[in-house]
Amino acid sequence: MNRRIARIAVSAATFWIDRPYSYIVPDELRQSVVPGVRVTVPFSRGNRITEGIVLAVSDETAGEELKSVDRVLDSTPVLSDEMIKLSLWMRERYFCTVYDAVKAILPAGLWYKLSSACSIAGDFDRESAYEAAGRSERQQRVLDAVFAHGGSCDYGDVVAAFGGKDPSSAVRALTAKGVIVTEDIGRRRIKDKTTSFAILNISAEEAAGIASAKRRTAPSQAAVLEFLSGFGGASLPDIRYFTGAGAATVKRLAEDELIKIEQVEVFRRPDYKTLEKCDLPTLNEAQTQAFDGVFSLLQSDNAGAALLYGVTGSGKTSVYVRLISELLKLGKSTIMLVPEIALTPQMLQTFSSYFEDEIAVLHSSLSVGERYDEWKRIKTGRAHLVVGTRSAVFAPVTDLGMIIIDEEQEDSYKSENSPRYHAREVAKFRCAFSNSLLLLGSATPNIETAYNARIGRYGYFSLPARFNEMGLPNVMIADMKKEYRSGNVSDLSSVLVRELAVNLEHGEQSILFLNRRGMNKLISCCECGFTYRCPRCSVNLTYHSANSRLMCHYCGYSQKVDEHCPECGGALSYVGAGTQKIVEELSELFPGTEVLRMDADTVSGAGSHDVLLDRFRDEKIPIMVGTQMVTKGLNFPNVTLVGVISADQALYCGDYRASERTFSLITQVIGRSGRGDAPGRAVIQTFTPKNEVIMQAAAQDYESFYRSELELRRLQGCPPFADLFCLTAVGPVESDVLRCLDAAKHILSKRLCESTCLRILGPAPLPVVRVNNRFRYRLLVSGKDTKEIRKLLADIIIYCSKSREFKGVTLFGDINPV
DNA sequence: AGCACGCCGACT
DNA sequence: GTCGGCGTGCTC
Repeated sequence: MNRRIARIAVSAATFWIDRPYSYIVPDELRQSVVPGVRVTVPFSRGNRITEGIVLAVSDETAGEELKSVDRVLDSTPVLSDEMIKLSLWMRERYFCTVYDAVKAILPAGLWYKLSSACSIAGDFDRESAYEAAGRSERQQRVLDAVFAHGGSCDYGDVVAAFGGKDPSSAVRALTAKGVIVTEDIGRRRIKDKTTSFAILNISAEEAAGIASAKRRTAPSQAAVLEFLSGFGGASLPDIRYFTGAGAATVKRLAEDELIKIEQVEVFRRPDYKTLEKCDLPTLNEAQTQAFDGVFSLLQSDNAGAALLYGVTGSGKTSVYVRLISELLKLGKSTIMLVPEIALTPQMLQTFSSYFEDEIAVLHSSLSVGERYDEWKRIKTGRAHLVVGTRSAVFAPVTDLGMIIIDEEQEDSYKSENSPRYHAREVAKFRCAFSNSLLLLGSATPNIETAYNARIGRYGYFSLPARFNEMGLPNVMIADMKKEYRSGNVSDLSSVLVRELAVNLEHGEQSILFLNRRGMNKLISCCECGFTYRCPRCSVNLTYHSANSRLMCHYCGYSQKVDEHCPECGGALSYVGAGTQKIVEELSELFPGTEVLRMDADTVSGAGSHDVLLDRFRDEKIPIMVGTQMVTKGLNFPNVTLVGVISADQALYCGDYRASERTFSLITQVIGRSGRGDAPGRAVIQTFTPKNEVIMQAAAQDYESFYRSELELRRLQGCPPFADLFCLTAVGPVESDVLRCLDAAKHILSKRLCESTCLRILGPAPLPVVRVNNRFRYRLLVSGKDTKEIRKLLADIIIYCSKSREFKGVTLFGDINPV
């Protein structure tokens, strides 16, 4: 007897039991169970209904007993063959389950919410139900909950009524008695949006004829018919808008069978500023050379990857535009990734002026519906250019030709939650699969990328830096240690203050950059130095002006501020860390001068970022103080001075990529200065003026930075010479967490002794050891990324998760963490 | 992780 | 005796 078997990855599986499970495909589902569709299947001893995705189907002659597929959730595959392979690859590389990967790949609008509904069986009334429950308190409580919701409710409501206790055994008992029935339902939050569309049921000529006949008797009907005879069809809102006809008119025409009303799918489109369609940009000599080089790679059988090296303003975008346009002519699609869409609205505008409706935009501030609809436009081949952030790398384009990653060194391309994928790696996989080109653009490439370009593994093209024509900004380094010794305890060096004064006098603008993230205020006691600590995490609480409470960044704990110090009763003061403190210092130094602050506090909603920047430009506000966000892709001709308040901040945090990040950041900041015709100046404040990275960044010397950093990486066994694997253990008992990592280290060192290139560091605490009363430590393993080492790490994660010795400790794996 | 099965104490 | 508590082991 032949039977059809589906291999299915289920969502209920955890990492250590995640494998393709075989299910029988019932005959009536043979047509619909194909690779890439989602299904529901019974799983585990309780046959709990769980979601899964079909990886493959095959026919077998009998065999062991298997369960059957329950229902099919998709009418067409949501994952292509390529994406199925990608999710399997992600499981292996990022230590996640296949279904975790699938969830990262698919837009949230497509996810199903599975739940079971509990209702009282038809042949039971209130009295007989309670009678059947007998004396069991738990069963009575289940009935209480179900009846409280009118005889039928979600299983979740029952759980809620039990206040944390597990009601499953009571529910089962009642189900066995036939008192209640449970039904599994899958619901999608997002529906396909449709609109009513009217088309002529008769020829255009006929319609025009009837229209003129009806002009007297039924002018609205005539108007609609005339309108439709010109266009053939239109949506009802459009008809109403252009003819003024009401719903009754349309209904009447439909009843007379002069027109037909159909439901057609419409797409929720994100709105962004668009410009008129315009001609493609003309390329200068260097751009043409880069374009030709990349394009010849695109046409070769083995496209691979290429680096386009060029500072901001050197015209990388024009090269991208021409390449995309050539690919469109060949019927091929492009995915273009940017670090943060909100910071590059002008790039979207530019692209829309060239490619109009061919563009789909994907980023996190879209609504779930918009995201889902853009995804559908891409999948159905309506859009061939995708512009988006990290997750857009999963866009289901038809016939992929190229993936561009702009500013490829940015950390935002690495996902911070599981699966912790890096968009560059995923892009590399996709390009290799479809033989398309991965184009990486940057002014300060990631060391690995630069290395690959130098050794010829990647194509390498460069655009000359703009300072060939403009002159390098005049960079001054302020020694903050010296300032401190000579009595200046403020955040602003004398050099910076002097230069600011010069700019104010000349009516030119300045930008001050603070290299720090959390921009919130600390509260401390003036007398005893007391600060508020989070009771669950090893961090201080910070004051949030939005809700005027003390908050913890890590676990969300909040409390109100006391009037006096809870320790000694002394006065409490706000330590205005960050931008606000700088603003205060500036207003003391330059009274009456307007200062614009840009940080997490002042930039909250979508768009407020734009508003601030527009104000800065249009109102010519003399000084802007901001965090990371001021560094990205801005262009203000009147800015002739930039200051880096604390260049060291990112440098000494123990991360192997700290230098790289600092170099990139300083380079970008300096690039903000002097983009008009006035030459720029930059002041870099540091406590370590002799630091090589800072000097190299000040000189805008990527070449020598690359050489020294590469040497360091070679010595430390870091990328590109080896990969860093990270095992993070989290748990409520500190000693258990450490014991678990010690065991992991022991296994590793025993199993890895033969491969000499490996080093194990740790266990070491994470920068914040305790979060939500759970301790976090990690082990770093440096070694060449091979199947064997990944297998070994996966085995260790599985071993520690299963072993009751480390109960309560969770182990996570990550590769090249940021 | 869930969830069922199994074995043991408390109460009718 | 049965109900429900918690420990153990498996998931096509």
